[in-house]
Amino acid sequence: MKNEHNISKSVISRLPRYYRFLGMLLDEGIERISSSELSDKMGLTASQIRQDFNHFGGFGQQGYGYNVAQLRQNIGHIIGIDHYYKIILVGAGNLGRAIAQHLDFHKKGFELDGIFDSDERLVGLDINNLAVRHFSDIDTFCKNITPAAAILCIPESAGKEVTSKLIECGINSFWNFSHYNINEDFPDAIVENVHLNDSLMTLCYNITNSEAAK
Amino acid sequence: MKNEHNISKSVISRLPRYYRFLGMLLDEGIERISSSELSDKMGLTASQIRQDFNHFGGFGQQGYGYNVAQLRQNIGHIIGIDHYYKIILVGAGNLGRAIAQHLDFHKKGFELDGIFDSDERLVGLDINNLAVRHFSDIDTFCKNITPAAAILCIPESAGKEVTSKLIECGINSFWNFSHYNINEDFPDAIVENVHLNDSLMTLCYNITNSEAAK
DNA sequence: TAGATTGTTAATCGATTAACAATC
DNA sequence: TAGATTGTTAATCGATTAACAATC
Repeated sequence: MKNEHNISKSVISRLPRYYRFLGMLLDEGIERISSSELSDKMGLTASQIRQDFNHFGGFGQQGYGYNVAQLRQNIGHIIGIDHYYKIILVGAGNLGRAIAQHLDFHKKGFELDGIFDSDERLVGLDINNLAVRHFSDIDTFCKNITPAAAILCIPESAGKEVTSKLIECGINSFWNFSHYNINEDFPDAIVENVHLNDSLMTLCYNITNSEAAK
Repeated sequence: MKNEHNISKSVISRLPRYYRFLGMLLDEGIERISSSELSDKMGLTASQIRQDFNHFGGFGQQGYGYNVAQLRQNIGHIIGIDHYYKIILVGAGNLGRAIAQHLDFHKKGFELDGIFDSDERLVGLDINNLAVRHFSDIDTFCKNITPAAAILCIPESAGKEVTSKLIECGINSFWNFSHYNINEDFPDAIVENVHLNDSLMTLCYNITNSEAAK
């Protein structure tokens, strides 16, 4: 397998989807698939699929196609699904709690190890068998555990202070649900943003625009 | 203002961000801004900003720049922020409840009018002053209210049945948190997907890849 | 009027699609 | 060997960036 870097964001963003579809095919007992069959199912072009996979080296065989199980494993390995990176949640409000409860971290390459909040009233609360800790305990916690990543479900106003503290503790990767722009202050941090507000407004645009088109 | 259609997805996805930044500038009491000042703040190029705005017609003035309040209002209007589309939530699990409580729908162009679930035990539960209704009441409800959109916080397996029912009730726009591919079955539906699982796996890829680069 | 900055056209860059030779 | 389908190169398409004339 090639160990290429500089893979474009567009390609990377398709990897989880490939992984998911291949899992479904596997569940259906399908052993092999061609790029054109897969393209039909996923709504992509066969060309794009072959291009995407070849960024990481050849996973297929001419005249045969791709072995579903093998391909899925390869993509999983590229993503790093088997690392189970230690991750903590910072901000145990509505959204934070739901994220902790709703997602199957173990299947997505992570292990949720701690939940923090700065609201005394939430400290001790049990979420998925993890007791909420006060954010002031973060130093002590990180000396023992050293998480790789943090989920930020905090208000934008707390963004800089909290992130700065976490980076100090050795955490460099962030799943960011706030509007705080991490990379502006910390250009080296690895950041995946989820901007729900923007997403909702995009839906609004599309409704407005489709009505205007009538 | 031009009433252009066929605006590219890339441009549309930047509109909420423009709107947000302009709101911040307004709060800071800034009256006018040039494309190059705005590009500095937002991490875009001045060229892109001018191109983006000009898809919708000229909002600026040569030699002056853009009036912040005016520009913000124009973009808000393009998005349709002032429509307050009626929206319902389907699926009152952890994630659904958090979405209902966490977001300020009114500021994003919507009004949350109903919450539905098919789990009897959740019926009657109060979330943000809305009592959860059983999904079997959806017909009756929609005859009175006619929502424009639905938030889907349901398992993928329920996707087709639920969506089909909602479309039957006249709902054509979806904020979709499930992995169910709405447009495959209903190509005309307006869909905004939020795939948290894929987002988390993308973070995983970026961590794995940055480590490999060391 | 001179300076600033837009609106818009042209150039560049990157991603997607098409084509086909290599090969299982 | 013949058929199928990949891996890969070339063509196309679209989005971003640069340049500059228009104009406030």
